[in-house]
Amino acid sequence: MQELLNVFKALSDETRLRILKIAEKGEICVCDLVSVLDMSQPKISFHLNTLKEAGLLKDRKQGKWVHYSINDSDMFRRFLVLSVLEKIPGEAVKKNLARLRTVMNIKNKNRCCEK
Amino acid sequence: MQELLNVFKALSDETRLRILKIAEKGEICVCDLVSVLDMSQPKISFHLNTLKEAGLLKDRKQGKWVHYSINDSDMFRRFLVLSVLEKIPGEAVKKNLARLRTVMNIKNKNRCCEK
DNA sequence: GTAACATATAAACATCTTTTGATTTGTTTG
DNA sequence: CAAACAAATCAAAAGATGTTTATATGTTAC
Repeated sequence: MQELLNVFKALSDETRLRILKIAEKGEICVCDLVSVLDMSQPKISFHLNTLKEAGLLKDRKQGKWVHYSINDSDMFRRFLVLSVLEKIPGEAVKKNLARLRTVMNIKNKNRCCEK
Repeated sequence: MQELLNVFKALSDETRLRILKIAEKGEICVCDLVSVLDMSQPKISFHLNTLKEAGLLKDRKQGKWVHYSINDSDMFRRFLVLSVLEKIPGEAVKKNLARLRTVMNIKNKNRCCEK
């Protein structure tokens, strides 16, 4: 039962829904998330860990960086996340997604997790 | 976004999942829930209100009693609840469901919400 | 009307979760 | 190896949620 509760707890936070919405667009590293969401790094790390513990995100370490992405190994979670993200009003995450596009386009300077 | 968050917050509590599991079997009044879950009445009322506010339960007043049941007017919530209840390990709610059967069978004495 | 009952609400308290600021760990680069 | 950086962790503070005890509200039965 606790495992199921952890999934819902993970989904009951606005910041975490934003993270999922961003991760839906593709794998993202912590430093980019900090920049896209404009929140402190420990705060982002805390929420990423919560999502990971709930089995909703998975991580991939590469050098200094850690990349997070939607964990699609479990059908129930995958489906939940899909239907949840569908339900988030576009207006609510508009700015985050715009910022994501901007950050992704800066391939040269200012860009973290890019060799 | 808040409305969506409230649905997940409502689903992130063990007592509330138990209540939903019981309500799946049919409409139930507060006094019976208190007896089935063996918890204080204000505690049950608190959780019922949380579920109602999240749009997962609806209530029906009848005389002294208030009967709660799954609110199936919204597809997203209905589907969520269905798949969630499916996921709860039977072992976890076995005793509650047994107690529910007992309580439902006592139609004569000790039974509240029965004229 | 008053007594008995079912439920809701409120205030005080306990517990859990999130945020912050400081620090640590681990990796890369020169 | 030292400096620079990314991310995680930690302890303390702040905030939110759940629980308890006592009380209020509304209904029924006498």
